[in-house]
Amino acid sequence: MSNTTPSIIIADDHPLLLKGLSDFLIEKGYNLLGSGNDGREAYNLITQKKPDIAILDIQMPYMSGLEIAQQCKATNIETKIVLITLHKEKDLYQKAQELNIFGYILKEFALEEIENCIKTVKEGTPFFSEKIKELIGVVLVEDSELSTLTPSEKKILKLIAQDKTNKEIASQLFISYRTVEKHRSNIITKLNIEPKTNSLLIWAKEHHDKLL
Amino acid sequence: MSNTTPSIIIADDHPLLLKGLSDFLIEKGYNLLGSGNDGREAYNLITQKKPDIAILDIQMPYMSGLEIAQQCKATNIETKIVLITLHKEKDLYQKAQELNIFGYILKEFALEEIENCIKTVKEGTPFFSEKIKELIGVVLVEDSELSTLTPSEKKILKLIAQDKTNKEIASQLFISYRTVEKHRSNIITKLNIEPKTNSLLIWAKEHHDKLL
DNA sequence: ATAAATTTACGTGTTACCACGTATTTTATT
DNA sequence: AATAAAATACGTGGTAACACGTAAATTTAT
Repeated sequence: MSNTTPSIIIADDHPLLLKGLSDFLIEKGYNLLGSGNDGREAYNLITQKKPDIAILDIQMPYMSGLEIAQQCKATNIETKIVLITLHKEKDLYQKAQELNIFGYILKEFALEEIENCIKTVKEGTPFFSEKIKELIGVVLVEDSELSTLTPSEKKILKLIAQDKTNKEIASQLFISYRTVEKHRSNIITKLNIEPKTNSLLIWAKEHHDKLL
Repeated sequence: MSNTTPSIIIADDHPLLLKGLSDFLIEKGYNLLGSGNDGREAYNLITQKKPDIAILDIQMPYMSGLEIAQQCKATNIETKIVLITLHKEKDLYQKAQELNIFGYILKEFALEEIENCIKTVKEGTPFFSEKIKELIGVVLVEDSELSTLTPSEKKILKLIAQDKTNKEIASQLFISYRTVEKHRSNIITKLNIEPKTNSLLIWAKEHHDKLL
C-alpha cells in the first residue's frame, strides 16, 4: 500500500455538513482538492481534477451521488466513490456491485469511521459499516423472495402498491379481473404473506421502493 | 437591542453536522459555551450554563429537541430554543406556540441564514424561514381535517394504520366490531376519502406520522 | 420439437370492508 | 339539570379481497 495522501473531493447540498466534513478533512491533513454544493459541481470537479476519492451525498440537486457514480463508470474515470447519506438506502448493495462505489457512510457515524473508510478505500478495499451489513442481510433475503415472482406478478404488485383495485389493474392490462385475482393469490403464496385481508396491499406499500 | 454577543450552546447527534455548526459559530465570533452529542447532554448544558440561545437538532438520542423545549418551559428556563432538522416537521407550528421555540432551521439552509436567525432570535423575535411558512399553510388545512375527528376515531385510525382488522381493533378496545365499523364509516365521511375499498387503510398509512 | 414455465381464465365459497340508517348509553358542556 | 356531543351497537345490503382448485393457451427453454 502506498503512503501518499489520497486526493479527495467532497460534495453535499447541506452547507453545514459540507463545512463539517471539509474542516475535518483539512484538519486531518488530507489532500482536499475541492468541494461542491450539488451533483453538477461534484461531477465537474471529478472530471477536472480526477481525485482518488470522491465523497458524495446521495441526494443532491441536479445529479444524485448514484448518477455520478454511473457517469464515472461509463466514462472510465477511476475515482473511487464513497456515498454519504442519512437514509439507509435499501437497494444500494446491488448498485454498489454494478457501479464503482467503494464505500457507504451514514451521517451519524463518528468522525473516526470516516478516516477508516478513506484509509480502506484508498487501498482499493470497499468499506461498508456493520450497520449497513446488517441491513444488507435483511435485504438479500427479501430480494430472493421478490425474485421468485414472474414479470407479470411483479407488474401487478407494482399496481397494487399504487392503490389500484383488481378491476382497475385488469382493465389497465387488458386481462380479466379473475386473472388478476389468480396472480394475487399466487403472489401471496410465493411471498409467504400472512393470511389477512389486506396484507398484500400492506406488503406492497411497505416494499414499494423495491418494486420500482 | 443589545450589542452583546449572545451566548449559545448547540447539540446534534450527527458529528459532522455538529462540527460544521461549531466551527462556523466559532469562526464568526459567537460566544459558544458548549456543544452536546445527544439530548441529555444538551439539556445538562442548558441547565448549567443558561445560554441565551440553544440550537438543537430535533431528533436526538435520549431527549428530542422538542422534549428539551418542553422541559425548559416547565422549569422556567429562559433560553431561547432554535430547532434544526432535516425533516420538515409538520406539526411543529402549533408546538412552537406552546413551547418557547424561537426558530426553526432546515439543514439545507445557507450558513448566512443561521446568522440571521441568531440575530433575530436574540432580539426576541421568532425566526421561521419562508420555506417553513409555505409548509405551514398546507399543514394547517390537513390538520383541520384531522381535528374534526373525535378521540375514539383517532384511536381507531391509529390502529388501522397498524394493520389491524376491525375485529382485532374491537377486541383490543373491548367494543363490538360493529362499533368499529361505524367509526370507520364516520371517519371516511369526515375525511372526505374517496369511495374505494381500502382507501381508509391507504389514507391511514400515508398520514401515519400525523397520528402519533 | 418437446417439455416446462408462464399467463390467461373460470367456479365456488369465505371473510372483510364500506354505506346508510336507527337507537341507546355515556360523557361533556353550560 | 338540561342539552349537545360522542361512543356504543345493530340491521341490511353491496363490493372487494382472498383461498383453492381446474384448465387452456402462450411463451420460453432445452
